Amino acid sequence: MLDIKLIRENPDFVKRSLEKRNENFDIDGILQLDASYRRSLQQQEQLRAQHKKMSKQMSNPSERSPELTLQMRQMGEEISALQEETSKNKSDLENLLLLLPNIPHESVPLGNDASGNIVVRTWGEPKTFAFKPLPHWELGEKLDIIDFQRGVKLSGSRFYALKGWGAHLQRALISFMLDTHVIDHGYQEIYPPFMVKKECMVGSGNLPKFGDNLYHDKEEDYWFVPTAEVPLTNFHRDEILDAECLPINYVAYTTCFRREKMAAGKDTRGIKRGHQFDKVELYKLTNPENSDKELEKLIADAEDICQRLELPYRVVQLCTGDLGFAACKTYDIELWAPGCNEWLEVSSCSNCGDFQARRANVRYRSAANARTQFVHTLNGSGVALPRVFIAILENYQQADGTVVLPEALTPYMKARQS
RNA sequence: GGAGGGAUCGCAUAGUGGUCUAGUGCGGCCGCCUGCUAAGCGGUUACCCCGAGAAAUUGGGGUCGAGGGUUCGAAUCCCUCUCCCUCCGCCA
Repeated sequence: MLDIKLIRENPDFVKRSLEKRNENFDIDGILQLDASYRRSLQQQEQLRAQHKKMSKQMSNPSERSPELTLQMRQMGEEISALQEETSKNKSDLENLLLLLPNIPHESVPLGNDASGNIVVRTWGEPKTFAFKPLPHWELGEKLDIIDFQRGVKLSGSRFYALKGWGAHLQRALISFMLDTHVIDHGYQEIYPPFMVKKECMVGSGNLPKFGDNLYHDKEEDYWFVPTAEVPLTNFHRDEILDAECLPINYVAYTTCFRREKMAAGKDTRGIKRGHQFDKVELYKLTNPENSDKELEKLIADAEDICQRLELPYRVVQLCTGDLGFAACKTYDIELWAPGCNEWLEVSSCSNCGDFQARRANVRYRSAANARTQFVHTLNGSGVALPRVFIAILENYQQADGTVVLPEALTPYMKARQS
């Protein structure tokens, strides 16, 4: 959420900034609503102050009279009418503010859509093959490690099952990534709930705008997490953190659930885009001064996973038109997949500034007597399982159809013979 | 799922319709004192919103788990919900 004071004081800056996203928003409407909210609030508070004084007077029995009582009752009615108006204005305003995306960081390149993204670096050389490399769906079936048919039998399209060492490889990757981030990168491991309350989805920015892409248990009003970013954003909701504990670095493995309504018909082949997938997520809470620096560390930690797995990749900086709703700056990591012949997004690392912290009300105090401030939050995949799985199969495939695993995984594949 | 108990300013507790501008203790912070990481003394100690101010600051309003209600007036009475604890039932 954007700071209403920023909109109030610098409406032109906000308008210009949001236009960079290639979308239009009614900032003037927000300003009008804000003005009437404050007007009704002030009226209400003035009346309330008067009412309070008279009430104090009345605490003395000798001051009481039927006339005064009557007058105060009328006043009370006026106050509650004003109160109703005020809270309606407030919630209308809030509802509009919740629909505004974050302001792009000044360092983000301008662009209307994904075509404006910039490759900032590449690592490794795409492998060359003496044979025609197969796509992972063929490899997966030949090796009998991905079962598409039974996944569909159980749950319908966009579901699959991993079998035998396919399942084992996924488990090994999860352990490998968690260990690397915990032991070598200094993150604290969290195992969060996979279902959360509505407020959490609002806090992270998934609601109210993107409910279409979420699974929801209507009976109990539980929302299934589309990423661990959601519970991690809300982990410290309504808390005031000590400055000394920042930055906080969390890593969480979760399954992620996405309806993929917006991507209907896209990427239907293979395991690239399913309704359920696993992911190891990195998350940081920092003070505002350090968030730019922490974003660079975050992307480096995610890249390290790809490097240890010796998978060639490129880092892409998203342009203003391709930024996610909550992000002010984002880098993606894309792995090269020689079988399906495309770059696969395995990580998206974003600085969200105070956008989510304001929604989730996560603050910190910089010094003992200082005012509270919102923290900055950052998130990044470290990394998404199905796509790194694809990249491993396709990059490490041999002429005979077998796959030789990267060395980094050897300690994690103890049941390899099975 | 059933029955009971509870939720107060970091922690612990007081408060059962107006004197609560929420008291007290502990902890924290600041200062003083003291020949030692003790004791003592004084002060301070929540958060949000609106207004004034360049700012330090300052005027007002709100918040006693959340939301509603009764009342001139609610931490206190009533209703609903959430969470925690105890017991019973069921269950990985």
